[in-house]
Amino acid sequence: MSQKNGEDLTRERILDTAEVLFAQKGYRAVSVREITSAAECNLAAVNYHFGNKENLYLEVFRSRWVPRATRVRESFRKSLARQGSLSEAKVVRALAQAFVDGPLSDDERLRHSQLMTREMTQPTKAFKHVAEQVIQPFFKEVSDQLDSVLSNKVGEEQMLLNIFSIFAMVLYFNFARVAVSRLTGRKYDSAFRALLVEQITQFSLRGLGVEKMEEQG
Amino acid sequence: MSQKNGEDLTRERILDTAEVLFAQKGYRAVSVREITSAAECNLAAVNYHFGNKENLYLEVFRSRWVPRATRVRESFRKSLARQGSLSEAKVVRALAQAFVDGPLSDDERLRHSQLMTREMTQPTKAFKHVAEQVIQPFFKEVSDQLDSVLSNKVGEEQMLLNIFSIFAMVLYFNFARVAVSRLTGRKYDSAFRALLVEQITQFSLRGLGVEKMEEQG
DNA sequence: TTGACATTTAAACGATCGTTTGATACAAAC
DNA sequence: GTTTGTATCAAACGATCGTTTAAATGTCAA
Repeated sequence: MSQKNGEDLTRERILDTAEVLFAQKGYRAVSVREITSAAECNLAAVNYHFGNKENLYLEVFRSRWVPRATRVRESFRKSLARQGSLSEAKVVRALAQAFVDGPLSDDERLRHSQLMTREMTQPTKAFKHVAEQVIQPFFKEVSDQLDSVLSNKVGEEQMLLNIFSIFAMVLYFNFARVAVSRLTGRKYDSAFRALLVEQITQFSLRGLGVEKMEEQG
Repeated sequence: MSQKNGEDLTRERILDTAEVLFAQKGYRAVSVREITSAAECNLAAVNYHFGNKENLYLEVFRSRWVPRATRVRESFRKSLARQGSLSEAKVVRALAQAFVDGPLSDDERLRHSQLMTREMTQPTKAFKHVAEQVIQPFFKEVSDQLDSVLSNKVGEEQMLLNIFSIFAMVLYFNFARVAVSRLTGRKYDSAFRALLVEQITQFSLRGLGVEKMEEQG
């Protein structure tokens, strides 16, 4: 039997520790021995459960990264659903909040954007999966939401570039924590995260050409 | 003698090829054998000229990355000096242009932002040097330039967050080429780069709260 | 209790890693 | 011509890498 009480503990422990280590150090810098040692299991467990190291990496994206991205996306959706009538400000703030101050813990958020940044700078086999299953649909959703509330309509390409611009900030303020903390002299506590959400929201709203601001949601 | 005709060819070849490979694959994913093989020299040359692999990596930043960052910075400066009277639009466009369409070749630009992104996500010993010698002074310069022309004054922290926001786009549109190309369906040719400069400039100017736009410089 | 199957284990495999060695080639200094 | 010091070379070092093996252990059905 693959699992009796509904969970394969060793397999799950390997996935958890592997994700942390891959996010921190990158694929090549993490050895199978380091993973199995941290996961407190035998060296051969990785090859037994996942075939090889590369498959483990891909499985981390399938069973950890993608579900987490889905949580962020649903946080964004519910944030919008909570509002009665939508506006540019509400959509943008919901977006910034979902990524910078959303459902993820601080560690999760860091891991998440580290893995994503890694795949963006040097895509592996995981990228195609992530792009098609997560990024592209999400961008489409944000694009549609913004398009439905935006006062000054823009073309499809312009809309995409605008979303890129917003997304660039969201990603940057997550993965470049070290640099941001160093240069601002501020820790990444909840107060600073709230400030970053405000920064992304206001900067993006003006960037989108929204004239009148609304009060914070 | 360390060099007779004014240049140590092997040493320079190693630095060039090492930078390309480190940028493409990351530190751990590149072996000393791969470097020396591509640089067409003996395996022991790395240890002879740089002591060890880590020192070679640091020397790449000192003798390749930092000078290139300086070229970008001076491109920004000269672009400003070329203008008679400065304005928000001119400063922001000069900034975007220097990084996205500036003095670097396409390959150089990619390498440059790949190495930088790598150091930002997982800083090595090179980061301290880069932060103090390059990033911090440059941010200070941009901050001062913007402050001197900005119509609506803001506090120091707000200014820093704004520069982060602009810089996030600049960095993103460079390192996330693959994703951007894939989702927009456009190649990174000079026409698209010009469009990106325009996007960063306009989005940032509105983001900074500059009301009146000026025509392109 | 027995047989079948899933999982874990210790040990080893060959390959590759960064680094070191000692010999050799070559130039300028004496 | 001899010495001195730089640079390159093939070869090897021990360590670590991902992966495989075969035996041992655990678990449930028959």
